[in-house]
Amino acid sequence: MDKPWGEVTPEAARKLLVAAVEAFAERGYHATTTRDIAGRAGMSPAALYIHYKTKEELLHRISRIGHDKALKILQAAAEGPGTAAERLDGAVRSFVRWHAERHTTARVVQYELDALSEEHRTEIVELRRRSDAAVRRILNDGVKAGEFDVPDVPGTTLAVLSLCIDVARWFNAQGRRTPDEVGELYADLVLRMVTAQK
Amino acid sequence: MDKPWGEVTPEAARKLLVAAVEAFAERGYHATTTRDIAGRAGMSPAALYIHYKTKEELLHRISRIGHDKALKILQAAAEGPGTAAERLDGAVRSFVRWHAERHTTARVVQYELDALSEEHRTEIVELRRRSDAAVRRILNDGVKAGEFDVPDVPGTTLAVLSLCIDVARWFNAQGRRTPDEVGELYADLVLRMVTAQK
DNA sequence: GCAAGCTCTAAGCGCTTGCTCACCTTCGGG
DNA sequence: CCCGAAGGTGAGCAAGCGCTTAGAGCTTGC
Repeated sequence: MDKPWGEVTPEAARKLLVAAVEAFAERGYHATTTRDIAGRAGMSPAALYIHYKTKEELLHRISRIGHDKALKILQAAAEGPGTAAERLDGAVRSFVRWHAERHTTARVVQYELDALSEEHRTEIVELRRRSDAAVRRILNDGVKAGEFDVPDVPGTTLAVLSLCIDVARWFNAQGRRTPDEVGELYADLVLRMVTAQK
Repeated sequence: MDKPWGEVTPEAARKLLVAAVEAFAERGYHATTTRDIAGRAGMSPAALYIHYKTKEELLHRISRIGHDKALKILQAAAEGPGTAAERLDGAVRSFVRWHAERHTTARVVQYELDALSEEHRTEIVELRRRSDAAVRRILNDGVKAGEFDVPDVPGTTLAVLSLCIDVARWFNAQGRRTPDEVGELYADLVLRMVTAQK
């Protein structure tokens, strides 16, 4: 199954959250009103506050679930079988595909961090640190095995993640490329970045 | 000279614009109030409306000037002397350096497009199209000259620009790397992406 | 030496915001 | 058949929003 927001119950809370993701992605957190969210979910503005204490809690739930998913994708690739090159290919391919396919969610997850409360942001930043660690581990493995030539592992880790994340900003579902095609292109480009020359 | 916002006069209008850049970068366009902008500039809220018709006009001025600068950087590199590899190195190096050094401005320029009016956004999108064309030209030249191996020129152009632009999101002036160091790292990574293997 | 014009402020208007509250409905268990 | 809990609504509050207006102060041209 793996239905996008299946873990959110009851049904009304899920509908509100899906509506919030759409609204936040389209107009940004601060430009979205609680009336807009409730309206998209077919409910009155007051209904929102039965399931969520504040508008910020809604953003936090979205951000938390999204970052959990992103981290799982990268960790699965990092801990999987195969050479470092194969694992890096898989990591980039699946991470990019997620950012393209679910670009609505990803946009909220990646670009609305600043709207979180201090406490919630700290929690999310820790998840991002672990995503960074997963990619760095693959690069380090590849260098150790002599597969990769990477003079600056932390910097290259940052660049790889940055490249993938920015897909959420520009990807357009009506555009020319499918998520799979972008994933393939990006996996190829990233492998070239880390592979020994000549 | 090349003082950042030297083209904006009179002085009061410049001070308001600089204050707006800071505020928009920190909190986002929609979360920034006209009172906050005026306060940072040491003026009353009403003073803003002597120099700008609306808050959106302020954003448009910022976005326009910033995109002009970004386009100039890329066009200068594309039309400069040297091999395609040298020009691409220069383009990435200077474009990344600008996004790092002026990350406050770049953040507004790159991430607040959606807050512009339909008309203003159309104007800005055209400037971005020309930035894309400048990079694509370098890649095409390199392929024609046999310097580069790039199976998908439009896709790789997109990836290169995307990588550079995302610097504005993560770059931290208090961080470990200087703008020059990031520029050098990124120029190296991008050259690896386009250079023939083996 | 003073009218004209520009810059700026204090006050505030009309509206929207996030959120609350009194009340209504639905429904399973004794 | 009634009861209390849970999920929902319409109306509306206090605060904050973008922006306007009346008028004060300073500079300038003749």
